[in-house]
Amino acid sequence: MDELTIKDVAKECGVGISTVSRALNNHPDISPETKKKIMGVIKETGYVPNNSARNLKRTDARCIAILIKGITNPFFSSIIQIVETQAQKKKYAMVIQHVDAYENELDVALQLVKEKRLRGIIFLGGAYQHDKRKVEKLKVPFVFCTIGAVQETGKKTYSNIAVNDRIESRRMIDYLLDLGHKRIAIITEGTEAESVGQLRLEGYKDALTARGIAIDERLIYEVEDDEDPYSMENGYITAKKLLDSGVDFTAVFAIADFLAVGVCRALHEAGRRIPEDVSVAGYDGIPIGEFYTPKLTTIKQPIGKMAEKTIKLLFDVIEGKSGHEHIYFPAELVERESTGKPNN
Amino acid sequence: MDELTIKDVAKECGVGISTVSRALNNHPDISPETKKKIMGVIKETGYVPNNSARNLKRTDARCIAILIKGITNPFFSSIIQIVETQAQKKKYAMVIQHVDAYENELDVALQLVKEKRLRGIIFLGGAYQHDKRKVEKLKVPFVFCTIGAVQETGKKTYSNIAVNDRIESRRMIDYLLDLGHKRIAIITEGTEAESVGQLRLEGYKDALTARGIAIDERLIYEVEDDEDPYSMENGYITAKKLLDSGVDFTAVFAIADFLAVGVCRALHEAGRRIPEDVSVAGYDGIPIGEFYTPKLTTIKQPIGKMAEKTIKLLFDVIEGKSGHEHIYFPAELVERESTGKPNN
DNA sequence: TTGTACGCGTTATCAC
DNA sequence: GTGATAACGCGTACAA
Repeated sequence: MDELTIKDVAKECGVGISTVSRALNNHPDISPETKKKIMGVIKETGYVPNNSARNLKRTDARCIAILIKGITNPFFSSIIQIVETQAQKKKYAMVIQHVDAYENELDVALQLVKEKRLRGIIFLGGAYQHDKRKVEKLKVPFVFCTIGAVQETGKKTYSNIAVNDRIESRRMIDYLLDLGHKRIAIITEGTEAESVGQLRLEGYKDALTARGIAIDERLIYEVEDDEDPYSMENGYITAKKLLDSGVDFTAVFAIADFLAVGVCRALHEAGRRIPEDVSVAGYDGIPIGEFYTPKLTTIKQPIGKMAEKTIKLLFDVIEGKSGHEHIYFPAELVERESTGKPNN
Repeated sequence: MDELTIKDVAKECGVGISTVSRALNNHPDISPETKKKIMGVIKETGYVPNNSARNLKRTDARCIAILIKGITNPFFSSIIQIVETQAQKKKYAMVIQHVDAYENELDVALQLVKEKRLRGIIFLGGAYQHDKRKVEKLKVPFVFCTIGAVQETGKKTYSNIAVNDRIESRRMIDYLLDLGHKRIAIITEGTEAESVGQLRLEGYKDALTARGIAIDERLIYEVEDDEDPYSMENGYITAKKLLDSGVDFTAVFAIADFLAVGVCRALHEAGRRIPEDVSVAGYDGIPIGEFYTPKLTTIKQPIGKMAEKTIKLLFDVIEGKSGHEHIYFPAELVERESTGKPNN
């Protein structure tokens, strides 16, 4: 009784259900007055079509999805906004689906494709590596945004839009080395083999090795494996450990701006001036870096451009105008107040 | 051809579809070996049940939903995590649904209830005021979290869990007044009539009026109506305007911590020391306040407790153990480094 | 323990 | 332009 259906509306209007359906879906073959009447009754009764039944029968469905794993990433909201705008321009609906930590994002994607007849998917966050069989099962075009390609497979069945973490990380270390720093600590995160933390650590090692500087394991710190590893708190705690260890260093590279903020606070409390005593560099380019004191030197990811490319590429593939691509965007090293020449 | 159904699985296994269905839904009346065989084929073929068809037929569906409007709110992720944990304990599924800026959250809720047979809904963000007819249409229990009740209607058809913005805001101003400040600027946001910005501004006025201090409109600043009004950038820009105006003030109350951060930066660049020259107070109690330099004095909302109460209350109502409630949680005034006695 | 047949609410395909 | 009717894929009485 409480759920009213298209049948009820049809009866109320004294027309057939297909007529109501036509009114709902803007079909051409319907007289304006009939449509008007039906829409009136719908407004009045508050009828809402059952989406499950719709999706079951529908074939077209101009709809894409964004799958988000890990809601804490500071970039996601701006990416979503950009994608949303573009999707609207193309008259596509967009659904945002959150993926629980314990779920596999490809499973969720498979589900959603069946459920909503998706035409394309954008993945935000989540793993680098994926089960090949599941990748093959997913027939819909999909793009990983901010997630680099693991392997350059021959045939491209999906796209990646990302920054080359290893190279950009190395660039930051090169910059610090150029300033004259020799003992650079890194605060990273490295539980998974192919995590960004690992990639950025590799870049760190690359830079040092290229200059013939030996890697000092006492300068490498991993944050506690938390539910949110890239937190200010983790940066703070880890920097404290670094300070307590008594190891000598003139610069700290935190692999995320949030971590860098925590590092700055810990240094401040320890009476170390930034950048006079210690330089601090971050990674990401989020707003806090511009408003923190000192302003944070960082690797700024071109999130806006990446998001725009992501959605453009997705639509191009959907429309057959393009094949899949694996694109690395260059990031920008933004030099601000938190880094300088070493003091000694 | 590419979408395989329960029928295909049944044929593959040489059994009827109902047997497959039983295997999928953990029904008791099925022999272990049959089940095992079926599950094997499902794994092998990668069959995924069509959720639309399921929801169409299902009646039970232990499922709740969180509807999020405005993804930028810094509290949402922690609230979601808490709710998620509790839902899992109760063996409820949880879906997170993003509400576009131009959509009405109640319409989306109505949709979702039909689609997923929801048992309860939690609203995060969005409007205070709602169309009564839509509220009545929504038969499922629902709770607004961090959104205060607008009117104390007689019968309670939904719940609110929130902080009393007006009172807490007044508390902060009282604290600043007690320190000796007389000229307190406020940076707020006030496009909508019932926005939190308005409520917090009311609290500001309450405090001043109670002490017989005249409201000086030159000390009241509203941020530009942006897509994200509570941004550091907005705080920065608005504080600059305040400084440029030449009006005298010894304290600034920003109605969100993000705004306060921007304010601090603007003051720093103008050569004003915090708190020696100007005190800055925020509102919300987000992590940045603890790691910024200076640490931010703020009104800390008990987000964890509020989230826990929200989900507990929702389940209590679902299970008929409780009626709806409108609860205000007390916030905590956290005194940190950014405020002090005025200098003159 | 297992298979058959019906219905969930909608859209697409026909007739009219 | 409109109305009946057959799917869509699944869950579930009911029969076997």
